[in-house]
Amino acid sequence: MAHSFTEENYLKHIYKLSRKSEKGVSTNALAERLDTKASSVTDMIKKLAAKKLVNYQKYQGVTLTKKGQKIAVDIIRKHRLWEVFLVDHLGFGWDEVHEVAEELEHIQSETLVNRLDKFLDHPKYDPHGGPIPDSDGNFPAPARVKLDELEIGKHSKVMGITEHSESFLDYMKKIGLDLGVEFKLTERHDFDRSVEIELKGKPVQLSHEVAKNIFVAY
Amino acid sequence: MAHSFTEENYLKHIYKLSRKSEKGVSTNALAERLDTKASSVTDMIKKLAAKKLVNYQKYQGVTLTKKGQKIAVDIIRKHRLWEVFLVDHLGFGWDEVHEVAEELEHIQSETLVNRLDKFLDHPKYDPHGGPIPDSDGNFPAPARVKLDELEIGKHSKVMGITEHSESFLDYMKKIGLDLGVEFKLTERHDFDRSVEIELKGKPVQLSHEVAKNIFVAY
DNA sequence: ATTTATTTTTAGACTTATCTAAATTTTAGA
DNA sequence: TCTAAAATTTAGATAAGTCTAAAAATAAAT
Repeated sequence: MAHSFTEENYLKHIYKLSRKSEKGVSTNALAERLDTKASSVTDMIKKLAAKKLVNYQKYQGVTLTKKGQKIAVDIIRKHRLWEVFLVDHLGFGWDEVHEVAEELEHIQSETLVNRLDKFLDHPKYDPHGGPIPDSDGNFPAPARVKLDELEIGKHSKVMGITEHSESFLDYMKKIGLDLGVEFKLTERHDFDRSVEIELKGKPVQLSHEVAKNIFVAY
Repeated sequence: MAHSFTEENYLKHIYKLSRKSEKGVSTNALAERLDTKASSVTDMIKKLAAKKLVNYQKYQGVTLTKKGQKIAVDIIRKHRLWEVFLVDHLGFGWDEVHEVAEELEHIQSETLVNRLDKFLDHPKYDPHGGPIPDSDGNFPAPARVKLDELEIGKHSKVMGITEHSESFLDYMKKIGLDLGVEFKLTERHDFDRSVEIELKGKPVQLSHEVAKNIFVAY
């Protein structure tokens, strides 16, 4: 009934990658994400397929089955609830909780998750703005939009990011784009889709690459 | 620098067993405690010895080195802090937290433990009455005594147990010896060292085997 | 003190998850 | 379409932790 730490990680990342690409997740994409080799991925995928957690046909990539999806969403739920706990109750910064949550998300106890959820007062978003699914696996509708889709002139607020690399978090911190920070979208340049925002009175230039990874209140 | 889940469990149980026996811990005792085979224990002990975490000579049992002891105490600290969290903040019963804490104790983050400790307001005892070491590994002096050592006629209070098996916990629950319950020691029978206590007005017989596993306030 | 029983260790094998290198399939290019 | 490049899979090997069965050492018992 219980799955290994490794299996759970594969399922979680297959889930996240299939959100982005619509198609089956490729072996190489998974290998890169999991920082492992393509051959290892093939092996594990076969194992997961044997357990009916993924759909798999040679050379065609993988998708999650209902069962696999349930597990993946459950892991994400746990990850995000723990992040809320770490930030709201233990005083961690929103940019320093990811690693610890990567460990906590694998703790096996449905009772624990549900009591944690209750203790936290059923939060809908994690400290990065990521939506937290309920115990049935349903995500809350996000009242948010990506910064590159916001209308010119709008006042808004940073609600989350979709890129969690160290370097991106550092960059965000450096330019002062902390979670919850308010700003105004002043300009959009069509030629490179970069945008300009007014942050604490000062103009800041953001490339489209950056803007599309930032969720803002709508 | 980090040690595996399995290594940590071995170290923890070597620590606990050596508290009881004074001598080096035997291979068989460890095997029984860890629910594994003696041959597996020998293998792992060699591995731990190679890492200088235990002192080991063939056929002579194991003891922890300073390094090994530090790790073991750290695990115990984490285990007990998490138990306090589960009981005091998530509403778990003191008899249903052990298993989950067995998982949580292996989460790797010094920052996390110390912030948890602070959040819990630096508790000295866990919900079973077990003393919680501080971050330097020092245990608080327990103001407690085993029930089989208490004087006749004394009023006291259940503060903890040293046996955590399912069956023992069930037995405790059944006879109403919950944590914090008050009672009076009425008699001790020298022939079998059993004791009689007065619990909520009723007399209850306890074998020495049971009495010696119960910590009471002194 | 010598045999018997118990404990502990060794030897060899198995499982999980990984790797490298080679083989195969798919995709893309000319 | 045929070939080259890229992606994927297979084959064989490795490391961690475990097991069974057999050998060796210690402890117990007559």
